[in-house]
Amino acid sequence: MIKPTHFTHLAELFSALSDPTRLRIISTLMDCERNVGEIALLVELSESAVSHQLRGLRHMHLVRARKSGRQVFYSLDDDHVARLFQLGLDHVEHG
Amino acid sequence: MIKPTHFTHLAELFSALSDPTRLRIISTLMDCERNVGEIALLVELSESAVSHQLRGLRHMHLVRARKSGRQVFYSLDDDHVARLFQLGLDHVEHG
DNA sequence: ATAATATATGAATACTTGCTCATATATTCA
DNA sequence: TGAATATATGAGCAAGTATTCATATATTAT
Repeated sequence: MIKPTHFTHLAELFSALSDPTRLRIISTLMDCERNVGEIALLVELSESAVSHQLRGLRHMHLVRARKSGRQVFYSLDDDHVARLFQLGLDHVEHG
Repeated sequence: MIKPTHFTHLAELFSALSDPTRLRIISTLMDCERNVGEIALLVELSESAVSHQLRGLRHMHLVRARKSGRQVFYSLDDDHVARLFQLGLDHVEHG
């Protein structure tokens, strides 16, 4: 049986993936880690907006931060993220 | 490469899974189909609220409707749904 | 120290979302 | 036909969200 709190946490997890911007951010991290400025360039959004989103993703343990000098490099936190992304993409592509 | 529209569609898919109520609805359909009234009882919500949510889930092809007399039986549309649910649960449980 | 760079954060705002309530449609039964 | 049942839908509202702008913190270089 599924615990009541699990539904909440599961919803929060999927919420973290429920926005095109965040998905684009995640997709920039599929192969390698990147710093905030790089990500902002790639997704064509302000660094502030990206930083706000990264905060949420970090909080949900979808990405991990590594500080190096004055830059912060982000990477996917575990393989569940990439797998969820890919499984969702399968559904979208040949659904 | 991932098409720009795919990010939108993927976000819509995860949005459909981003609410505890909808996840609870989906979990009632894991093993068998159920009609709206049944689902409403199980998730302890009004039939109207459930019907509204089912509309969205149907629209996203996460559930399928089968009409029988004056009842409408819902079931999961394809196995991606259950797999996404389970993969998400894995992340939540031992993340 | 001061300036410059990289990121983070708080407040404000426009937009979205989930519910309730009232009402509409569809099907069965008398 | 008319009443009862099952579901669907539209409007409206309260709560949540994504962005922008201004500002704060942290690190490096001069």
